[in-house]
Amino acid sequence: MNILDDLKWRGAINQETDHDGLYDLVNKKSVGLYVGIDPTGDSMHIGHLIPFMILKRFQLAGHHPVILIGGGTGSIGDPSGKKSERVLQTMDQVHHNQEALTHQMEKLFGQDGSFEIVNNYDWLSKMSLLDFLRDYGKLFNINTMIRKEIIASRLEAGISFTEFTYQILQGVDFLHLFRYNDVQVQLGGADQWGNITSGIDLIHKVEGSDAQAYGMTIPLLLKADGTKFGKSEGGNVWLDPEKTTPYEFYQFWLNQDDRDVVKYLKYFTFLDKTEIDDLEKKVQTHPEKREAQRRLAQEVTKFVHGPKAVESAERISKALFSGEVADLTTTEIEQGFKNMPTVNVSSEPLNIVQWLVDATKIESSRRQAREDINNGAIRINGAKIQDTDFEINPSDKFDGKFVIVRRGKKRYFLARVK
RNA sequence: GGAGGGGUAGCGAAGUCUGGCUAAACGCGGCGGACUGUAAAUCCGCUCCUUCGGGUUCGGUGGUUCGAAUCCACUCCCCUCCA
Repeated sequence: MNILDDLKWRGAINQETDHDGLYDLVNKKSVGLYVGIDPTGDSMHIGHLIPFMILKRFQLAGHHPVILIGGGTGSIGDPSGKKSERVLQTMDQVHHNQEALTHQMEKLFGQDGSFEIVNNYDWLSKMSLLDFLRDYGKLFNINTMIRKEIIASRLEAGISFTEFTYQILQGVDFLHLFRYNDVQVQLGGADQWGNITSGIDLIHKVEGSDAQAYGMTIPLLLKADGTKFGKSEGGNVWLDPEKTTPYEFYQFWLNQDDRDVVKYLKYFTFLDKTEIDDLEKKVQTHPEKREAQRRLAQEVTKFVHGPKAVESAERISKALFSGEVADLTTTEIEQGFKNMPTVNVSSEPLNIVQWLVDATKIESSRRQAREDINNGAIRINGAKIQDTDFEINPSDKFDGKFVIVRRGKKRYFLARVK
């Protein structure tokens, strides 16, 4: 299937500047395409991932991706999607962030040299103010700029000249990549439409109206309940395994709503139509098996963190949800419990009630601790404890490092033995 | 400064006139359990502490009384209206 037909089937096309022109171009040759990301943080989250997944599809279809890290634009701030002025980051922050993002991109796009990573700081920082005004400012019409949705929506509340200028810088980027990196297409989220067209207009003015430059945006992704995609209970879902562990990442995908899962399979996996259609049928006939969610979790986790992470995430999931945690390795415990409540305890054996209340503060009172124990709601290292006289020995499992406490069906606590 | 209303458990809210039967109704939230698809809904139990003898609570302090969330005095805070 043609890459654009495939994207259309996936529901991944929002707007294109010239559908037929783009179609011809992509069919004719290997095309250079770019997506930009500003280093506003030191990790992508899954919302950022969307346009890069599309870029990756082009890469797999034999085209040439260029990833632009906005070291220059990131020091200015894109007004897109913001209700108010951004706080400027220090150049140190920008520098740190761009290195971290570069590293993440290399993991996603491979090391085989079939793609490039560029940084717009390299050309934007060299430009003088007078060059900027004479070479580019002259080509941008204020009236056109103000009419762009992003700007128009900010006029009421106010916008600085700095952010207002952002679209020119992004236009300059596209022109630069068009000239020196053989890039003809820019991809981005729906909010990037205005910035993308700025670049195309600039290219047409400078390189002639027959210059072959195109833009395409990807629809804003919403959940079936109308809320924003990409947040979990703990906030953003990050690609950085330090911020969101592969286990948590896997769980995020596994827990998607039946109504959303097919859409996500189309967006976030490289499974083909046959496989996805098959999974869609399974959602309808056997939703309780959640095969689609499981496949989604496996595929996306594999893409971002690798096949070993999937295996490990599944082992942790199985252990945590069955309650049979005794066989987990200490590294898996570290990962699975990263964001669960953790306390430090001594290795001294102690009565279970005292331990739960005094040593770990897991229970708020002795009365409550006894009630939970009598109800069979307390498990220590996977074993149900129903005797309030039980003596716990914190160092008798997991190399003497951890005690896993489970209260009720799914609340876990981790005690680190000191 | 004057007139009124109010401060009760995590939150909301009864109880105050007619003192004891009130560790304090009820709702929400929270926590357990059943059911289930690691979903939604529903149902059941628990929800001040305790060495289970009892102990400490109703803005604060002091009083009346055998006994006070409930009556009295003073005091702090909040709201409404008047100036």
